[in-house]
Amino acid sequence: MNIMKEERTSAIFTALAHPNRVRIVKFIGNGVKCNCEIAPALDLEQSNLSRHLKMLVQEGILCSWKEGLRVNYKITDPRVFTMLDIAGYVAQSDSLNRNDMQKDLS
Amino acid sequence: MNIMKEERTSAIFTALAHPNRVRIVKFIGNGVKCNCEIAPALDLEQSNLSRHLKMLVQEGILCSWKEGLRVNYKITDPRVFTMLDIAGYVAQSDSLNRNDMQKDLS
DNA sequence: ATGCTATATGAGTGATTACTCATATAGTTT
DNA sequence: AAACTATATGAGTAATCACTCATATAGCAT
Repeated sequence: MNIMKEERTSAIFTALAHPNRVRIVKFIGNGVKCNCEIAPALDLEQSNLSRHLKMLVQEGILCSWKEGLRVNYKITDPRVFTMLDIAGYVAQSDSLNRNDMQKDLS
Repeated sequence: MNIMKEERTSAIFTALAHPNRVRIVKFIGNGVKCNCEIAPALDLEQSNLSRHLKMLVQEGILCSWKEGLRVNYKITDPRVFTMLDIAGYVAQSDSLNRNDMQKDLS
């Protein structure tokens, strides 16, 4: 029961656990974008982008609605940007503290 | 070049993209815990937990140090809790309904 | 109706993941 | 030294993922 809460929480992180999905969220920003605007801007193949967007919608990061032929997307909760900011900060300070010499010597 | 930034950012989310790793981070909280304390508390097999912890350390979520036989872990940056809080909130409001689909103002 | 555009999805593939068991390593105690 | 404890890791497996190609669906436009 409480473990289900962590499953839902980790699913949010899973939704953001791909560089292209991070790029998509950043590209949409505070605006509204459709698939056909995102694909060329981020150089993503149509069906691939469609699946990334589906995942982000399913996890509630994005919401979407049809408008003629297009499907528009916007950020559901702007606090995702706070998550992105913190993750970016942690990632940066981590790469500063890391020394790459621990890698392979095989 | 900038895509590498998103790769590092998404790697942070990947580190949190598993319910057991979320549980681990929450269990450590603001304290200090070792493998042998976490394993029974969260009912995780030793080698499995060891790998989860390794991942969290590699991504900079946790830092660790040896103390005798044990390896202690603590949270590197308390802002991960902010990420957990936001993810938990987004997960919850998502599991409720997405009733209000507002039209665009593009 | 036909054709065109935007998006979704089935199927296949190669890569990665989480897990377990067995074993290895490191530090402690006697 | 041997015995014991805590952690790490190699190997194997089943499941999931990201991607692409081809096709399907949906909504325009003519």
